[in-house]
Amino acid sequence: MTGSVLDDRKLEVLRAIVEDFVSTNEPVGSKVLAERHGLGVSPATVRNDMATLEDEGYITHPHTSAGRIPTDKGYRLFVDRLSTVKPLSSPERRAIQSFLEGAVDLDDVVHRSVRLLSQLTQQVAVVQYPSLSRSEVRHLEIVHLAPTRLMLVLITDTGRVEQRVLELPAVVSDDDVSQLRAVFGPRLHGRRLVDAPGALQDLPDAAPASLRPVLTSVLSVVLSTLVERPEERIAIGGTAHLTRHALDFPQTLRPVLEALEEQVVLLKLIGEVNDPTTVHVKIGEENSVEGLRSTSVVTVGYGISGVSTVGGLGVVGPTRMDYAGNISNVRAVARYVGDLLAGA
Amino acid sequence: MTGSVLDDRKLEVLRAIVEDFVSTNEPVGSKVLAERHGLGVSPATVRNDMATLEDEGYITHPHTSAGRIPTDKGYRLFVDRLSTVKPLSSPERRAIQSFLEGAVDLDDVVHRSVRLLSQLTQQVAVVQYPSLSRSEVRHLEIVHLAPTRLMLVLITDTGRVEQRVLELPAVVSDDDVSQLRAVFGPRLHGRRLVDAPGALQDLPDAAPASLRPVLTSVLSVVLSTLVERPEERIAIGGTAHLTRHALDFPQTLRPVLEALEEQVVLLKLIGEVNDPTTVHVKIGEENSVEGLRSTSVVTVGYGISGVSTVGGLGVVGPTRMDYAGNISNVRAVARYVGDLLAGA
DNA sequence: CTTGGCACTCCGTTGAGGCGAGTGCCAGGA
DNA sequence: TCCTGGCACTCGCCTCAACGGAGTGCCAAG
Repeated sequence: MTGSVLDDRKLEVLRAIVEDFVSTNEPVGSKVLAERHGLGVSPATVRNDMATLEDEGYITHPHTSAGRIPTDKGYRLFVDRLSTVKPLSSPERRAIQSFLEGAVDLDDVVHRSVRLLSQLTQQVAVVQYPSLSRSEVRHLEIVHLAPTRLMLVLITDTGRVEQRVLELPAVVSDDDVSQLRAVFGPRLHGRRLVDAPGALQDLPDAAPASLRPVLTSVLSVVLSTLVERPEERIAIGGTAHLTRHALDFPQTLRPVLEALEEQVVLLKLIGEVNDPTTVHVKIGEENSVEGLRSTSVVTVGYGISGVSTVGGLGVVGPTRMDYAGNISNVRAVARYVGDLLAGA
Repeated sequence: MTGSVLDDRKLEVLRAIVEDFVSTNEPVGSKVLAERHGLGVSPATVRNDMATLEDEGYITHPHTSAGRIPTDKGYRLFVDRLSTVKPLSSPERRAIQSFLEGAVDLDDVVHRSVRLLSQLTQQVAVVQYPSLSRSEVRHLEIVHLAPTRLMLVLITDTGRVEQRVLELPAVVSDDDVSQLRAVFGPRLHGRRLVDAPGALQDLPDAAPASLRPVLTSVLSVVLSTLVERPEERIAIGGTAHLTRHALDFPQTLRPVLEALEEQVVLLKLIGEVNDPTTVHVKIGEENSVEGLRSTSVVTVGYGISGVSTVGGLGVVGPTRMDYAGNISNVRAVARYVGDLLAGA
């Protein structure tokens, strides 16, 4: 249907409108459009096309005598069919590489990524830590802090380190703790946390009776706080960039900032990503989060060598954003982060 | 000198100006001042006092025919001599307690504190993680990840867990690693990290020759990345509150947001705190950080039962803030956090 | 289907005028 | 010496009207 109404030139007009508006932040009129974009037709013709585009809901105008601006639907069409992949410039590549390679631990990787991404895109950047449950266990250390107190330290192949302190019902000896280590270690090592329940199922039966109470305590902590309710973490940065686009936000950026402060919201944002190879773009009203209805969100999953997704990252900015550029940058950073974690 | 010029009533006028301006955000004139604050004198008298206060630099007016607003110097005097301690309301006390008591680990404590503080004060809240170097070592775990790769996991009494992966020049056995543990453990346990160099000084000599290469590697990592360059971490929240006070900021809140994104800046802010019992207030131009010249910063150190300071926390807001309230809240939260960490 | 022409709409700016809040100063009174 | 009422003055803010300009929609001709 749209195919019949929107011929090639009309699409070209839409593209020109989007590109112009993104770069100038001013409603674009028929005259400059016809002149600057080599469409080879007169302003009047462009006006006719614009009328059609407006009828179809791809563009609108703020007031009668202003130029046109894209609607969310217009941006959507642009992103899906009109924007061409923008290869990264070599300075950008180098920036990514040199920025990330100095990282010393996971926190560092994440924070550097956030910073990098927000600098490259000039937008707010969001990076999820590798999901605990989808990571593989590299080591589970059990530390004997006090007679009745243990600390579990879980280390994953993605570099996450998670600790839990637990109070025991009775005193345990160092020997008991050693045995615990011997029991848990081999069963968890190399397993993904989501698969842990199965691997640990037979534990209470297999262990000596004396160990059973403490083992049960530890087991329940592992299962309840690490497997069932794994702590998802997220880092965010570049919120100052929002003020640069202050004009793009209806009234204030308050709701946007508020939304961005909610871990839950951010996780939702990023969690909707499944496929590590595809970049997802949510435009304006498409966003399920109330406060972000005036923004667009570009996200992608990242994973070890592109096989499995362990986390996600992306940027948040005004709908009037450089989609092509942001998509490229987000994808590139995700790939580097994945590689980095794989090598760690 | 100021004592001679500023008699009690003038101080009272200043206090009234500050309180009125803080609550209404409008320059306050002599008329409403005389009426609403029970000064017992006429507007004309108040005007004379205001003229003096202005000569002395405590207040100013935006334009000729506007009311007066306090200057940084005026706020300073207010904070130092005029504001009365505002005891927390019992709902506030309860809020603090219930908000913090559910915390399960250090990250949780810090994040909850940030959130709590920003909600209580309606300002941007900043909370420093307990400083690594000023915490006591509770445990140093050495994990044998691979033949030539170790992970050090340092656990402090304040709940911080720091890990470092290190690559060894040669293969080590599990036995070697056990020995390492036995060597490091007792020397570090209960010591503050700043005192570590002394405690570890004799290590290379005391250890068996076979262990020496790996021991040196581990030692250098401990000393260089944990003791000399300890990672300071900081959490921040409530930036959305800045938009509420948008009018208070000269042009945009850009520079403020930018400053707040700089870890270094925040650390500087909070690091200037020494005394865990005194709340520090930096007003406007007093701030050494460029971008925060239009804000006031209220900080305090927190520590285990008030003895030693292990970190700091505070709020950042417009100079036009409720100093008394913020000071109370900051102090209260710091005390609770300190207690919480002591009990952990 | 495209194009030039043309009337029309409506936003944003600009400048004048009036209003009002607040001041500074002064002269009189306690 | 300090306080007070009175009064002229300043100056920012609001409103309103006029203007210019950008851009549109429509129409008739090519």
